[in-house]
Amino acid sequence: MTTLPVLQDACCAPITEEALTADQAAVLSARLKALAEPARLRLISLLAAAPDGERCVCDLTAPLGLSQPTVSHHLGVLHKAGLVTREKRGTWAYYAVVPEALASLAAVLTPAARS
Amino acid sequence: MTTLPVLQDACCAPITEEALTADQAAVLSARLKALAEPARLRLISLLAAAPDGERCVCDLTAPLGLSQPTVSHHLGVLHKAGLVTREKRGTWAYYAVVPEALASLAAVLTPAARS
DNA sequence: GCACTACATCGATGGCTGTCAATAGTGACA
DNA sequence: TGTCACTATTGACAGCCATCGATGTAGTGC
Repeated sequence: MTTLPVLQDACCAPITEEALTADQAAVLSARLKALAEPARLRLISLLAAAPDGERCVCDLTAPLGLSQPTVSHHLGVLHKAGLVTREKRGTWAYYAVVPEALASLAAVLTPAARS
Repeated sequence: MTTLPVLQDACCAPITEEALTADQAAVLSARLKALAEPARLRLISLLAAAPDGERCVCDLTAPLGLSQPTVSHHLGVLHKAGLVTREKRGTWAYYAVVPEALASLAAVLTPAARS
């Protein structure tokens, strides 16, 4: 299983610029789906709010009130979408957000500057 | 059935600012889910790319290759999420994007300005 | 080696959702 | 009034997915 089924860089011009092709829509949709879950949104915000910008899985299960397998699953989805990075240090796995990935998504959603 | 189950304005600070509550995450998730579908992304871009910024349902089924009920369903989802407006003129229903809604989503995703 | 901890994976399950055919509602027009 | 065109709703079905318990894997320390 590869770790980057979804490309990191922008897939297309801002969504309001010109009509999306089916392929572009599929790529964008895959990234947004990775984000469009309450648990994953909270995970992202928890990671970003951490002092060092990273956290291990064991620190994330309690605030979410979800089981460890479920949290691990959500982090895997975010990782495959390129929204977070994973670094194993000893027994722990530390996750951190990829700000550029979020910025890229935001850029696609930003409407073209109109009066 | 109300037309605005999802509020129009921003639900929270940028996602990377501070940890989301469960409620905030649910609201944000609902809006992102409305967007995270290839068909709906293409609908949004088709609407935005229209000369007048609006289009009737009959003009949208062909480019998407979906049946009329399905397109109507997707437009309904976007409408309930506050991402598009609907205006019935005679027999036709004209849909248009709400730029502010997209901008609000983009703002939440935009990482806090960091060096 | 053995026990313990942290994390990932597997299998199952219940709920959600995208899709269509069929149907209903509504405005236009003769 | 009757007919036609456009749109929304309903019902049904298939596929996806969030969740959990159980299990596997790997690192740590005794």
